[in-house]
Amino acid sequence: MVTENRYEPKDLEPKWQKRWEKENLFKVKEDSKKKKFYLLEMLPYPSGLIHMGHVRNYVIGDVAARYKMMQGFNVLHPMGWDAFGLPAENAAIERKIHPAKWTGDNINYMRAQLKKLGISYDWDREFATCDPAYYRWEQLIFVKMFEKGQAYKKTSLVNWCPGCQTVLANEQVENGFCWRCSSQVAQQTMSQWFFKITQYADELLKDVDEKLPGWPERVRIMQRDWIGKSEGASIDFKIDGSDEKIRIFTTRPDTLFGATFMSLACEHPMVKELAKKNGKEREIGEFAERTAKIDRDARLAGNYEKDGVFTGAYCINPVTGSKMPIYAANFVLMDYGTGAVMAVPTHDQRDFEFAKKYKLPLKVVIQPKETKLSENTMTEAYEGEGTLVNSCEFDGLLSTDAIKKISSYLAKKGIGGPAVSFKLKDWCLSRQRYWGAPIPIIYCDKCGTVPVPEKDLPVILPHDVEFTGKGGSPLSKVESFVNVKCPKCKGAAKRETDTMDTFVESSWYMFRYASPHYEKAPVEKKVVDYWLPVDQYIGGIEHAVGHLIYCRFFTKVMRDLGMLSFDEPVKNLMTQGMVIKDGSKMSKSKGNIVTCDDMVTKYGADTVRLFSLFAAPPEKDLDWNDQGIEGMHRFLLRVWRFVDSWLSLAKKTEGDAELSRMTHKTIKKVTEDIERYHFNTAIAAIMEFVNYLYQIGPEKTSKDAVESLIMIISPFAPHAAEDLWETTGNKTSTLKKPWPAFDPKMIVEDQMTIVIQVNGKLRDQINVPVDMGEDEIKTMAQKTEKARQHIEGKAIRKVIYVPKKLVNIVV
RNA sequence: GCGAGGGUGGCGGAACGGCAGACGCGCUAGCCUCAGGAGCUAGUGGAGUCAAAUCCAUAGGGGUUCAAAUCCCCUCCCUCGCACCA
Repeated sequence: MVTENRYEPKDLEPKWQKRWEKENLFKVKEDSKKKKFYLLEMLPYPSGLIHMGHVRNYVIGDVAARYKMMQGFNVLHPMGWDAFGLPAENAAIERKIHPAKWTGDNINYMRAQLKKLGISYDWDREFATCDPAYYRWEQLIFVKMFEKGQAYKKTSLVNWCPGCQTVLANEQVENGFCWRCSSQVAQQTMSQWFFKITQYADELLKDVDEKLPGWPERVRIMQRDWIGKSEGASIDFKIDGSDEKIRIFTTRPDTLFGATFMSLACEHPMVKELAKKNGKEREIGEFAERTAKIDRDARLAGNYEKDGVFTGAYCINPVTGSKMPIYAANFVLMDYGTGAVMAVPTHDQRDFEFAKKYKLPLKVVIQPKETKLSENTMTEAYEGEGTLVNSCEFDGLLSTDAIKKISSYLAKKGIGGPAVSFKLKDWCLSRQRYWGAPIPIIYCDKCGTVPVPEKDLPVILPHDVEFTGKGGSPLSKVESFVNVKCPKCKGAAKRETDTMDTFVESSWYMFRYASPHYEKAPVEKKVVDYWLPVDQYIGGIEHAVGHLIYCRFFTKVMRDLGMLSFDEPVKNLMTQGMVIKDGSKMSKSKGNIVTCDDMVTKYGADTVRLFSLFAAPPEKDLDWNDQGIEGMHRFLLRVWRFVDSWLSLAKKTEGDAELSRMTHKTIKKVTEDIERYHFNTAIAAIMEFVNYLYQIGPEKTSKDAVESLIMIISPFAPHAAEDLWETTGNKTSTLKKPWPAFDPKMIVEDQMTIVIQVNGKLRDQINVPVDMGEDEIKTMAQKTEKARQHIEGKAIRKVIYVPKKLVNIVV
């Protein structure tokens, strides 16, 4: 085979990228006549580097996008930049580059990289979230939320990251450490801005079950757990010798008669009060301090004991009237329920351990079916269901029924009632950092907290700021920014100097892509109604509870503001696996990064694209290995050479039936595999087809086979495909041609291979005409020599025939 | 601890009740070549054999079935998420 036309990705890839751009191939408009498909990959943070993890994400999306285009869909495939965030500010501190410059440079570099990969983005829709033209709308949404009470400021315990010198949302704390800098996060009482995501807790939970069938079960479970709804009751306990009450939450009101003491979180406001009253301030203060310091690791390992201090006070069990000592306990969390727990040591293991340690009374109120519990002999709490005892009028009830009966009894008596509790907390969105969207709020001594009026938006982030990374928000030192007139009374006032969490920007960007240049509102209703929701969203699993809950929340907020008319932003979600090298995730600190730039320079974009898809199915982690990519390059060369030699021969050769059968079989397999995102096996099928073509040789290959090959490889290796497509005499892009259809009739064979088993073991196979009857096949099967060897001298008990597949002879 | 997902050749992975190991990497031999980290051909789970036949093999054990990597039960191991959630 003489190769004239060499495969030179260095030349042909830029050539096609330019041509696509010139022909506006990826630019889309609303078109009511065409079915739309919105395909989105999670927008990147412009860190300045595109590594194979990014590449994989975007290539998975690009194959799907190109495939959908070829199927005739109107495909929206945008790209932008999640451009606010701490690394930019750190670069400013360390290298004296302004965050805007650092971010802008990175964006330019990364955009060039993505273009070199040939991803089918509509670049006209690109935006960076740090652009005032973007965040002005975010500020507007904030103002609207403020007006509805959905954005509010409160003083509470928040997560403080000493490394980043800012507060963090719960979703940004991983095992007690900062998601970004890994510093240990501390709890501090501070005044911060919150979004009332808990207002939507029920809907967010309900819709996980009802409206997200296209999401991976794993993500749905994580969201369900994160929202963490528990149903039960709240109950008021009067404090002995006082009019004050402590409200508790429990999922087990059926055990109320067994409550013998009460446990409070150290931070519970009543703890301080009671301590003061009973002269225990020092003792309890020390205990609280100790508890706050408990090393997160010890907590995780579970190797520290239940601990507590008696406050000196008692409360009254509202149904038994008995006095219950009130403890401050290390295992009660302030941010769940009410921070107060009624302790039922017989039916809760934690309470049991605590009661044993402090010699507190036990009282059995639930008897299980099988055994009989006794306070004196129990070695652990019984937490299961059973029949109520020692519970007055409720005796004899099943615990499941008693939960309802006691709850309504409490409600009737006005001392509690049914209640639900969520693990989900309101989203703390204020950050004491510079590089973020300013919170559009003004503080006036006279008028209080005043939102910036819509006509004054955006509140532009000032450019000239000093960066130290310490001592509060850099904005607070910019007097020209801080000092303003109150929009209401025109008196002297001060701006809020905190900025918004970067996750706010990414909570609604997918809507802005529909009309990125619209100047009257965050979204243009008509357009957003056409494109949204996102049909296919692709990104990393690490966003399962952060970003993916926030954007669902924003969808509901914006819907209720009349901006959107759907409930969920994303129909189908695919979470792709990480790219692993040398046993760990690619990261700068580990020094195991393979950059897109290096690989594209060395092998060309098509090779990189193919390999990142071939090495593993999209959801699984991908082990990067340098030899694998060589193999991919060889495969592309093989395709190239084959088409080339076919062209230099008699290129009009008609193929035989076997060739068209193979062609259509391959189209079928590749189509089905792309549909289910099994790109690795789709590529394998193309390889098999190419191997087959080499076997029969180019002289026996038909134009139809060659063109089909080029078409089915085009979503994966678009540059090479376009070039080959052109050299085979086609004028328009592969993208303008419909995806090849397979003809089921062409795939039907006139012979079929029947496997012969004896007792389930493979012994032989026969080729028979497809129309041969069952009985005939069975008879034939028993006659083959190998089958006879294994049947001989034994009685045949049964012969099983699986149509078109096998015969199993049971002896 | 709870929840989810996994465990298949030297490696990445196919098959997901019906021929285990598709496809690729790596490796071996041969061809071609001045040469090759190029290309081509053949081979490549283990035992066995000149070659076969045959037997064994999908973490381990048991079960269902004519037939199990696939379904069920138990055990072990790995990964991820949550973690004193009352």
